[in-house]
Amino acid sequence: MTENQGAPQALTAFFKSGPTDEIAQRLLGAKLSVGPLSGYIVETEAYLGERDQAAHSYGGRHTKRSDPLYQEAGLVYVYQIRTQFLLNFIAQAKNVPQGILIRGVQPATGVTQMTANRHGKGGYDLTNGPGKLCQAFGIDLKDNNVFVDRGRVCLSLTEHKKPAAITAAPRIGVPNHDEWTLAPLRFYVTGNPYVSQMRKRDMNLTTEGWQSK
DNA sequence: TTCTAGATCGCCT
DNA sequence: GGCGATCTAGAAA
Repeated sequence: MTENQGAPQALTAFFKSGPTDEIAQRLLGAKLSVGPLSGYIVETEAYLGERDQAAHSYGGRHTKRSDPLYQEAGLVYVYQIRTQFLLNFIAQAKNVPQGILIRGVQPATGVTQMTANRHGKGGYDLTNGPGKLCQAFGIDLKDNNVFVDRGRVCLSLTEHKKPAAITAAPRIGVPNHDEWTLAPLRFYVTGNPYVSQMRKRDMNLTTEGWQSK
C-alpha cells in the first residue's frame, strides 16, 4: 500500500499532457467504468484553479473539502451538492488545483443496473447530468480521494469513440462571475443525446455525434 | 417544449 | 447562519 501511489502512469501522464481545457476535450469519448457499469464520456467542464472564480480553489482556497484538487493528476474527486454527487478528475501537478467535471455519459454496459439505481428513470434521462450519472453509476463519497483505476472508478483511453464534432459552450451553474460565467470551458460531443440540457431538435439520433469510423 | 420554483444537506465563514 | 459545479415536477403556450 505504500508503493504504487497515484494513478497508473499512462493516466497520470494524460492528465498532465496539456492545458486542462484541452484535456477536457480529449476526454470526450473515453470509457468510464465502475465495476460492471460503463459508459462513454460525452460532456465535460474544465475548472482552472486559482484564477477561476467558479472553481472551489479560486483565490487559492485550500480547505478540507477541496483538498483533492491540490493532489496529483488522476485523482477522483467526488463532491456533494445538496442531495447529489458530482464526479471530477484532477488534472495537472500537485498543488495546481485544476480539475475536470464529468457532466454527461453515454451508457455502454450495465444499463439495467443503472436504470435500477435511478429508480426506473430510463432513456436519455439516465445519465445526462452530473448528479444523474453519479446516481446511475452508484458513485458517492466513498469514491472520493481515490486514484482512477486504483478504486472502483476506472478510465480507459484506448477503448474510446471519436466525436465527429466538439462544441464549446459556457459552463452551467456559474452565475454572476462575469468573464468566467461566459468562458467556453464546457465541451460536449455535438448532437449526442446524453449531453445535459440537450434539446431534442439538436440531437443527432443517427450518429449520436460519433465518427462513423 | 420551455420556464419557474422548491427540495434539502454538508461545508464554509 | 448561509450558500452551492443540481434535479424534478408542475404549469403554460
